[in-house]
Amino acid sequence: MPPIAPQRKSGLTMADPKATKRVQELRRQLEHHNYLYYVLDRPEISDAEYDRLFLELKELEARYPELGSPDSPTQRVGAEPLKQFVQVRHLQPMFSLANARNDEELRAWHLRVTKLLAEKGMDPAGAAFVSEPKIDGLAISLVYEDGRLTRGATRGNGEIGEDVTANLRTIGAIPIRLRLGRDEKPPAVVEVRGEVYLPLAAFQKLNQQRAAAGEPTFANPRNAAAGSVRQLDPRVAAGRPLSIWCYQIGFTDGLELESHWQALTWLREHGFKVNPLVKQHHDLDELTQACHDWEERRPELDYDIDGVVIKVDSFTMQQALGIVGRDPRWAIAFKFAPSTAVTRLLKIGVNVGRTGALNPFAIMEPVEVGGVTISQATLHNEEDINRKDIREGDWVLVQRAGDVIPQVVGPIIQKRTGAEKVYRMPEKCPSCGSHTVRPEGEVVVRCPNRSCPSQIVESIKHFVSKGAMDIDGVGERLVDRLFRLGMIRNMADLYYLDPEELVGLEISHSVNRNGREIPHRLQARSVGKMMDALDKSRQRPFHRVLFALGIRHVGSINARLLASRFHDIDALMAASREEVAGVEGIGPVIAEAVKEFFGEPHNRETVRRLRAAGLRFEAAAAELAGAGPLADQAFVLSGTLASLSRADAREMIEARGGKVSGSVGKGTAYLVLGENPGSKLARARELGTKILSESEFLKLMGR
DNA sequence: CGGCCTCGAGTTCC
DNA sequence: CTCGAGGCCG
Repeated sequence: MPPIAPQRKSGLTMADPKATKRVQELRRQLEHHNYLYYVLDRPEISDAEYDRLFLELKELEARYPELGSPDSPTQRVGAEPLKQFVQVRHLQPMFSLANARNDEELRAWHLRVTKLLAEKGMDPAGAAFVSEPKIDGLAISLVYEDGRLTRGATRGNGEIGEDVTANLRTIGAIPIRLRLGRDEKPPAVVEVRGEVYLPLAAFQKLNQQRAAAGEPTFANPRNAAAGSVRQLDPRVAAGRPLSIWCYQIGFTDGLELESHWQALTWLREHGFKVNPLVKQHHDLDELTQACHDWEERRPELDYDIDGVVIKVDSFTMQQALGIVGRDPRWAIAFKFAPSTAVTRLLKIGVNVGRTGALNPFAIMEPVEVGGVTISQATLHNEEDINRKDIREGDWVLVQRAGDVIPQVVGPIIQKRTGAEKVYRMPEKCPSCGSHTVRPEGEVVVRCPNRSCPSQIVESIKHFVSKGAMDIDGVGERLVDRLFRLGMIRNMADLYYLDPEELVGLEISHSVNRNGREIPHRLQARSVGKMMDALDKSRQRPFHRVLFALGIRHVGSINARLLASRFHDIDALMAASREEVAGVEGIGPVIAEAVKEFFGEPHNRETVRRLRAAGLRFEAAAAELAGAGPLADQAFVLSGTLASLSRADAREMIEARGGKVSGSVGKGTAYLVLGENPGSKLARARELGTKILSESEFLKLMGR
C-alpha cells in the first residue's frame, strides 16, 4: 500500500521521545515476529496480535512522518507500480551448474574433483561436500549494504538481471535488515543468493482462483513464482505467498568465511531461510545416498525440487577447482526425472461405483511423471472439472505430489486451439442408461438404478475385497468375467458356483509376438484355491459380513457398531428406524439407509442365500461391545511396521476389543509409530496422544 | 445452528 | 490420502 499521506496538525512538528522509542520497539518486535513466522515457521503470537502491533506502528508513523523509514515493516509494499524493470549487473556473475543425471555421472564428477585436488597438491580425502535441494523456482540475488537490503535482482543471463527490489521486499521470508547480534557490525556489502518459490498449496489455490475468475492459469509453480516476481506492480506480488530458500553468499566486502557450510551458518544466523535438511558429507557413498533420500522425500515437500546440488565445501578447494566456461567444477546438480509433466487429455471417462456414484476420470496420452508412466487419473466430480476448467482435448499438467497418486493439476490454457470440448456429466448412466440424478446440495451425480450392472459388479468386488470377506483368488477380473458370463448375478451366487464349470474358463488373453491371441484359462489348481478361500470366508465375523453387504453409509466401523448392539441379523432387520438411530454414532441418515436396504426384497433374498451358504450372521460373544482388555480404545497406525502388516496389527487390536481409526483425534488412545510416518505423527504430538513404538505396541498386545 | 470430529468412498501404480 | 458428508456437542 502507498504510504499514508501525512496529516500534519499545526503545532505538532516533532515527535516526542516516547513515540520515537515506541516506534523503534515496534519495528524490532515486528521484524522478530516476521522472522519467527516466515523463516522459522514457528510463530509465537497470533495473526491478530501481529496485526495489532502492525497497526499501532502504522498509526504512529502516520502521526509522526519524520519517524518514517524505508526499512520499516510497514514499508514492505511501499513502491508504486513501475513502467519497466531496470537492468542491473551482478556484483559477481551468477553461474550455472553442470548436471549429473544418474549415480554414474555423479561418480564421474566426484572422481574428477578428487583427481584435480590431488594434482593441485591438496588431500582429496579431506574434502567435505554439502548437499542441498535444487529448488525449482527463480534464482535471485539480494544485496545488503551496511545491513540493509538495497537491491534485489533476478538472475537474468547470469551477468545482468532485472532489478525487482520492490517485489522482493514483499516476501516475508526476506529480511529487510540483517539480524545482527548486540554490537555486531554488519559487513559493508554482502550479496545473498537464493531461490524464490511458490509453495505448492499456494500454487494450486492461486490457479483455482484464476480459473474461477476466467484468467489464464499458470502451467507450474515455477512459472507462477517467476510471473509474480516480474510483476510491475508490487501490490500484485504482495498478494502471492512467495517464499525463498537461501543457499549462497556471492560478492562480499567485510566478511571472512572459509567454507560453504560456514556461509550457510552465517545466513541462518542473520535471518535468512536456509533449508534445514542441508547436510555435510565426506565421501561419495554419502553423497549418492543424500541424492536418493531427497528423491524419496520429494513427494512430501511443499515445494518443487528438480534435483540435489552438491558443492565442495572448502572455499580454498573451490578456488583450486575453478570454473570452466560457465560451470564451476566444484559443484554439480544431480537431476531427478521431473515430477510434473504436460500431456494431452484425450477423453474423460466415467466409472459407476457400487453406490451408483458416477466418477469421471481422465484418459491421457501416457507420460512419465516422477519415474512412472501415467495414463489415467481421477477427476473427482463435475464441480472439480469445471473449477479447474478441464476440457477434453486439453493439454494438461499432471503431477505426483503429496502422495503417490497422480492428479491433473489443470489445463495449459495457452495451448488451447478452440477444438477442446467443455465437459458435461452424462445424463444417462454409462452402464445401464438410466437417467442420472444429482441430489440437491450434493456434489456427486448418481445412477438411481439399483440393478445397474456396474453397481452390482462393484458391490461384488467390494464383497470379496480385503477389508470385507477377503476372498483370495477371486479378484476384480474374475468377478467381471463371471458376471459377464452370467455365472454370478449377486454376491450370494459366489457360494453356489460349480467348480467343474469353472475349470477351463477363459478369463483373459494376451497377444504374442506374432499377433496371435493366447487365451488364459482357469486351472483346476486355482479353482481349488478359490473354493478354499470361499470356504474360509464362511468363518468371517458377523461385522465383516455386515460390512461386505455394502449398505450405504455402513463402513467397517458402523458395521461393527451395529453388529455389537444387535447381536444378529434378525434383530437388526426387525429393529425400527428409531432403534437403529439410537445406537451411539448412528444417526437418522444411516438408520434410514439400513432400513431401506433390508426393505428391498432382493436384498433379503441375498441375505437368506448367504446364510444358507453358511456365513455367520450373528456376533460371537467376544465381538459384543465392551469386551476385551482394550475395550473401545482407539488406535491409529502410522507408517510401515517392520514385523507385521497393517491388517495384522488391526486384527490384533480388534481381537482385544480395541478399534483402529484412520486419523488422530481427541479420542485416540495410542498412535503406533512405524517407519516413515506421515502427518499423523505431528498431529499426535500436537494433541499429546500417547505414541507407541512397534516393540511397545507388541508388548501391549502381550507378545 | 455452527463448528468440530470421524467415517465412508473412491483412487493409482507396480 | 483426500474430499465430502453424517453425527454430535455446545
